[in-house]
Amino acid sequence: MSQFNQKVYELLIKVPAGRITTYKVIAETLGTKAYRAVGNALKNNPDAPRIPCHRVIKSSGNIGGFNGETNGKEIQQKIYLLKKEGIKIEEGQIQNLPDVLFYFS
DNA sequence: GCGCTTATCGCAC
DNA sequence: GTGCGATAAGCGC
Repeated sequence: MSQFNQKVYELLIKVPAGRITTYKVIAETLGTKAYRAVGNALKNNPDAPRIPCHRVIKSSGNIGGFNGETNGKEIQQKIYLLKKEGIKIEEGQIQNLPDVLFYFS
């Protein structure tokens, strides 16, 4: 666990409700291009309820590989909640990505 | 639009 | 030291 992972968690925690972010944004915010490392940080996930991995998506606007592989129902429930927040998701694909995408300005 | 290649970080072997 | 993994961007087709 290095500062990289630590940063990823902190950034994720900063993400407000009803908002999501992408691996690209996180990596860029950290000043690196190790997008995959971000995914690793999330899969490590030392604070599951604190680290909303389901809020982290790919730059393409579609959910990552954790969707359906973790618990299916659980992740879908979270997605449903996000949809209620205003995020439009369909089959793991973000419809209004630019509207809900959160950048760590 | 799809597939292959390169870059990059952390972790396991 | 090498390879793999929740990816991304570039290049060719």
